[in-house]
Amino acid sequence: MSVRLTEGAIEVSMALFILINRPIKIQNEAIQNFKKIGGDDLPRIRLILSDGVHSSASFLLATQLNHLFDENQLEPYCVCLLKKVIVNNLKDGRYVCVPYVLDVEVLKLAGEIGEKIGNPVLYNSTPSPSKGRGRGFTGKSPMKSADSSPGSPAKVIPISALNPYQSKWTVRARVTNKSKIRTWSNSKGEGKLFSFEIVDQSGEIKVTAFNKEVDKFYTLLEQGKVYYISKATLKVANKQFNTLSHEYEMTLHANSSIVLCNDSHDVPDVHCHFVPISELEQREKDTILDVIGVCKSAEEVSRVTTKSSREVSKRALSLMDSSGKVVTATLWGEEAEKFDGSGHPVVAIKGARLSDFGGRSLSALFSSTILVNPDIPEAFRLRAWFDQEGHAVDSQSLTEMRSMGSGAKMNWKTLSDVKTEHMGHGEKADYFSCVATVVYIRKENCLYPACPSSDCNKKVLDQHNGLYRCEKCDRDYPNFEYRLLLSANLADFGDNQWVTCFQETAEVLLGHSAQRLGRLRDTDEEAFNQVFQKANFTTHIFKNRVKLETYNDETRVKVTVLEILPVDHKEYSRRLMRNIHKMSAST
DNA sequence: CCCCCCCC
Repeated sequence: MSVRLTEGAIEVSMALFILINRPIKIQNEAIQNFKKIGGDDLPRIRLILSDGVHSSASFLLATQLNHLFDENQLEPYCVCLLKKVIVNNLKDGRYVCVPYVLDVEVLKLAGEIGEKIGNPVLYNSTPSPSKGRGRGFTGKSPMKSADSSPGSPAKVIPISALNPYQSKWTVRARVTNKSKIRTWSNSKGEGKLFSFEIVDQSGEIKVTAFNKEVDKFYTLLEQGKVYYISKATLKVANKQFNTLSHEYEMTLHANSSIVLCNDSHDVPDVHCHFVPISELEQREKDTILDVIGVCKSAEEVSRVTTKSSREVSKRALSLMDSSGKVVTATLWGEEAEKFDGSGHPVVAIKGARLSDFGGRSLSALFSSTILVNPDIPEAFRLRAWFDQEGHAVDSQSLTEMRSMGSGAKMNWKTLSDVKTEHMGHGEKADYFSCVATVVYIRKENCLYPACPSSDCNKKVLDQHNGLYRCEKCDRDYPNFEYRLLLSANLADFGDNQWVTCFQETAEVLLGHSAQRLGRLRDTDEEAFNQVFQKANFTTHIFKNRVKLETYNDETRVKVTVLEILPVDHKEYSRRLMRNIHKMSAST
């Protein structure tokens, strides 16, 4: 054995290798994958080479060198100098990195060496980002790997190491997020399925079971328990629907094995990659991500009707993390109904969808996991932060509920459009924006004494004993707060419309707080009147909600002002000109 | 082999 091979050289050219097995001739359909290189239908010769340290069965011989094979020069244990090797990523349903031998010289014939050199192990390069799903070399190893001996159980590997190119493996993992059984029916057929996720120390992966496997495994698998899972199919994860970090996903088949593991203390419950709330603005819309925050506030649960006329419960939460940023996250269905936001719980949402509604907001999906006060370090840290300082932080929300910011999302209408288009006559309210001038504001009854408890706003009754009664709260209070409920008449160039402004919009319109106006009315009538005079004939952008309302058997359109914004005069002029053109065209 | 993911 006088030859010294080029050890560790599998990824370079001009290197010495030993052929350690008979070359394999690839014919017929298998060639299809390699056509790109040669552009012909000649057989391809696959070489099983070793550099003394590693072996690989994925070298292909350029077809112009096929004669070396035909002439029996490439016999086991011949030593080859690879003079020129190129590496192509070939698409054969997956990406595989295949060194293609363009020039080779047989330095020592098989008979001169006669045995393997060194003790090479199968070369298995890690994927590189530039090569997509490339996994380095593939093919049957001449070396027996530890997991391939017949009869012995396949060894437990980490979930992160799962890939489609190995068949014998077992993972030991905890079941999370087990779905209900769903059925489908489409042009390709029908069936049923359920899916779940499994997690171990290394990572997580989605698993799906169809039809017979549903019957076999659905009741066996319990959420939270740990199982040995083996003999399932791995395929590239569809990131459009798969929220997990794993590159692949698993499908159970007839031979799949799932066995309960009782000793499971070392297997984690969950695997999250939390994105700080402050980073959500930089993330792309529709990304599915994990988020954790303290629930600063939560809406009451409400029922909404979807576009497909299904009714569903919804509840929006305001989540804040230690960046001081807040985002609105919406829960649906059962999750919305059972959520309890009292005591500012820490809420983690695994697999929430990032939406651009109101800037940035989040929505839970069917596949999301909602964790309330989870037993994870991130949650403990947030709890401590919120209790010590976070509760007092002047937080900033990424979800702007009040303003669309730009004109792009405005549903611009003139006041006559609102009537001619019968806006608000449908099942649901309509929303529109207009530029209009205030031509009248009713002073009478614009202020009322309201319940001082937060978010009640109901009118209180003066008990004339220093107490004010709120029927809604069923309580007497020693004080009240003034609130505004303003009727105003708006006009644009073609029409006019009565609208209602509640507290916030009325304060904007009048330029004073309800409290101050209440005091003014009680103490300085002249100043109070001036406020209304000043507001009259001012022009603004009004964002409105319009809906039919029945009051005393009379049905009429009610327009509620949701927001008042200053007029961009350039934009206003443009719109005015457009409307004038429209008017003159229609007459 | 599914892939529904909702509302303003």
